[in-house]
Amino acid sequence: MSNAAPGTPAPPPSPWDRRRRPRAQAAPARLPLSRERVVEAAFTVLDDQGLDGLSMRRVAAELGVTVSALYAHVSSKDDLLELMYTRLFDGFELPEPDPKRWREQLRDFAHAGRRRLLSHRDMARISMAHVPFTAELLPHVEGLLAIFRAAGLPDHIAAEAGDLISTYIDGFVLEEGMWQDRAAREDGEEASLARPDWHEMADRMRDYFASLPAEDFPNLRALSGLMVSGSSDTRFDTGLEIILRGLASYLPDTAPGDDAR
Amino acid sequence: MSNAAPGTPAPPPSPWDRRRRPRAQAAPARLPLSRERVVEAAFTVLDDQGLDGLSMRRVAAELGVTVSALYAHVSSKDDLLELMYTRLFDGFELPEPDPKRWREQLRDFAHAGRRRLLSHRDMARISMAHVPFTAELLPHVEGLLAIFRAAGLPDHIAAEAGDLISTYIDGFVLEEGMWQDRAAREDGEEASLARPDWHEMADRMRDYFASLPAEDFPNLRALSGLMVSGSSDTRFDTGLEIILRGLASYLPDTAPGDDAR
DNA sequence: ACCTGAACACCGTTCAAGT
DNA sequence: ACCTGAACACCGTTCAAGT
Repeated sequence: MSNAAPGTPAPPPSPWDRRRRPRAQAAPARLPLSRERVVEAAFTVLDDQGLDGLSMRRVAAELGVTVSALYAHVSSKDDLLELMYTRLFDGFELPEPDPKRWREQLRDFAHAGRRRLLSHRDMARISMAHVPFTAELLPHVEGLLAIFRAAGLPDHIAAEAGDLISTYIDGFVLEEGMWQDRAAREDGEEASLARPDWHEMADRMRDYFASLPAEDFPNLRALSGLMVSGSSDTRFDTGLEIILRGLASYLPDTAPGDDAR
Repeated sequence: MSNAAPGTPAPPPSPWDRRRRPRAQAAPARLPLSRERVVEAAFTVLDDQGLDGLSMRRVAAELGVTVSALYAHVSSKDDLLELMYTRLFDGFELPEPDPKRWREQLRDFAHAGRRRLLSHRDMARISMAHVPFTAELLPHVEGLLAIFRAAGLPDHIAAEAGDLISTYIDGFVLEEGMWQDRAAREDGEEASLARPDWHEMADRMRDYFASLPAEDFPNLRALSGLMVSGSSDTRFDTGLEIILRGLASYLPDTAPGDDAR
């Protein structure tokens, strides 16, 4: 379907497809393959085609090389995906715990995490598929635990909180992506060289809820505006705040004026 | 690999493989295909082989039928997966909202949801891949919203809370499954006809954490016992309670003695 | 009406062979 | 040392043909 004749560029199918780089002249110096270059090419394919379109053969094509050549540098497709996952969080640093600012530090963490996940298409799906205890990611877990414990949370809460927040971030971004995909799919390939158009979709969704029978879905109808409109940034913050308040409730001093937001 | 000669049954590879029913005599009355029977067979294959092993061809084989025959009853593999997803929650009812018992009602909801997800292998992965606004699932969303609003939560919180809890449930069960898979994979196919052995894995995990350098991972080491041991039931409840307390913090009356648990 | 057989356009992975 | 070519054992989906 996307296998048009060479030299027939298709319109960009996704917001990640920032000007499809020309296939042929992509490898100018014929520099040798490497783990790093394979991962790089995989990200390019991911952004172009999405996770379902990410195949070893396409990565090889992106590099102007045979499929089997890849297996000298990555041991399997799963290995490649794990490489991408850990590379996504390269240089992701957690701050020294500051007990007075633990909420703010967690908000920063969540925002930075979401930003990274949003930086490549379907990245949340890849992230969800990996338990975060690979060696490279352990410092992040450690950093989160440090913040929780410095804040004064009981150990059994601290032990659970990292997973809770990380799952929230992954899950939220995953859903964001699903909405975009669904919008893109419904538009067909027709006139939609416009990116998924993040606003028109919210309207369609609201219309959908509004069309439901009032006697069966009174609450869904009443909240349709809130559930779908509002920037997803503020929706993300709302959910995050619920979690942070829940954590705060386990603090010895239930600081009264500390109402957040 | 699992294509042994007919009549050479392999040892059960998963806890779901409760006594692999014999292939040949499976279709006694030669009753005609139907949407329902296709979904049924798909669940069998899922439990045997996991989501990665769930192919249209295997579903067809399970039914003693050609692949192409399936397409008269389901329009695609995605269609089949969505059918499985909605069927999983068949008969899932939400109670009439009782403002005094909203926490308990949500705990029941979460437990019932987790139980359903655990009833078939990799079901959380399938659930995660579906945004819960398919027509069949809308009553659940409505029922959740009803509970939140009856409890007195502000609308913008109620609108977010359903997603938050559902994502938590999916994410938690997803991770449970990943630990089991990892344990099963590390055991190789060797002597492990014993099911993943949910306890030995916790030990291995704790050993892993304990082996980390103490100066770099003091908190991870200190909490290793809590992060991995303890039944996953109580870990599930802990995370859930954090969310419920967060929600409760938005109630007008911050009921003082209402400390839950 | 319901299913089969064969084909098409893909997959991930392996491995002997080339340079 | 690094890559190619060909093969193997799979995929999802379509469609003419059989009964």
